[in-house]
Amino acid sequence: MPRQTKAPPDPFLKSLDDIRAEGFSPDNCPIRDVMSHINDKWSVLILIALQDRPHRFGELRRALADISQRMLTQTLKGLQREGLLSRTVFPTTPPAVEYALTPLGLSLLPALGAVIRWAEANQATIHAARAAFDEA
Amino acid sequence: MPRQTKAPPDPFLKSLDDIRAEGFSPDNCPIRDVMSHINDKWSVLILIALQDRPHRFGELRRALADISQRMLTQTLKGLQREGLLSRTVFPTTPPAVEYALTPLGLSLLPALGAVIRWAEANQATIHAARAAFDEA
DNA sequence: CGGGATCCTATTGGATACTG
DNA sequence: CAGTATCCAATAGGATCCCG
Repeated sequence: MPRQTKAPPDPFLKSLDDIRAEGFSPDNCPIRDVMSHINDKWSVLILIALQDRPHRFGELRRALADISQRMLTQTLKGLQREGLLSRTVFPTTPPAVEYALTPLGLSLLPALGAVIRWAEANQATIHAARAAFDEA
Repeated sequence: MPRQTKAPPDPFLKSLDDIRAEGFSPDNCPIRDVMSHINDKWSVLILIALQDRPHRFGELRRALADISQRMLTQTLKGLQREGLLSRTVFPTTPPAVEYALTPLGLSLLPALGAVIRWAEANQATIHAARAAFDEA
C-alpha cells in the first residue's frame, strides 16, 4: 500500500515505511543495530576526545573528568569492537596503551558534529521548552 | 589560537570544528545536556516516524511495531518536554490525540539524517569489525 | 599504568491490569 | 482510543579492591 501522504520538503530521512519496505524489521534495522551501541553515556564523548590525536588511558580519564575507570574500560572495549577505535600497547614498563580513531571512527565525526552543533545552537531553546512544560 | 599538539591544561573536552575553541565542563556540556534526553531506545525512531506527517498514538504504536505502551507514552512525554514535538487533543469520542514535530524537532532531522545515513552505509563494515573482535 | 573482578545501587524498560 | 498504575526483570553504571 503506497504512502498517500506528500513527501517531506527535503528527503532528510527515509520513513519507517520505506525502511520496512527495504526489508528491515525491528530485528534488522540499521539504525537500531548501529546506534544502540554508541547511545550510551560515554561513547560520543570519547570519540570527540580522540578527534585530534590519540590518547592514553589515563589521558582519556582526565579528559572526561568524571568517568569511572570501569566505564572507561568498558566503553573503550565496545568502541573497539565496533571498529571505531584502535588499541595499541607499547611494551614499556609500565606499559603504555594508546587509543586512536580508526578511519571508520573518523568518518563518523562529521555526522556526529552535525548533531552536536544542533545541540549547542538549540540548548537555550530546549531549556525554555523544559521550563514551560514543567510549569504546566 | 593555533592548535597545539599537547593536551589541554584543563579537563575540558574540545568539540568539533566551530565549537572546538569553546571549553565545557561535565556540568555545562551541551552534548550531555541535550543528547542524554534523546539517546534512549525509542526517541530517534519516533522522530523519524513523525517526519512526514503527524501520527496518532495508536498509529505510532503500530509504526514502531515492538514498543510497549508504557515506553511510547513516556518517550512521547519526554520529547514533548524537550520541545521537539507537540501533542494535540481532539475532543471527539473517543478522544483522538495527534503528535507532530515542532519546528525545533524538524530542525533536528537533517543532523540525525547524517548519522543514520552513516549507520546504513557502514553497517556491513561494523558487522565485520564485531566478528573480527569476537574471534580474538 | 592500565586494567580485571566484585559488589552494589539506580535506571530502563517490558508485561499486565485498569480507566475515562 | 489513549492513556495510568503497578510490579518485575534486565541492564547500566559507580565504588572499591586487587594485580602484572
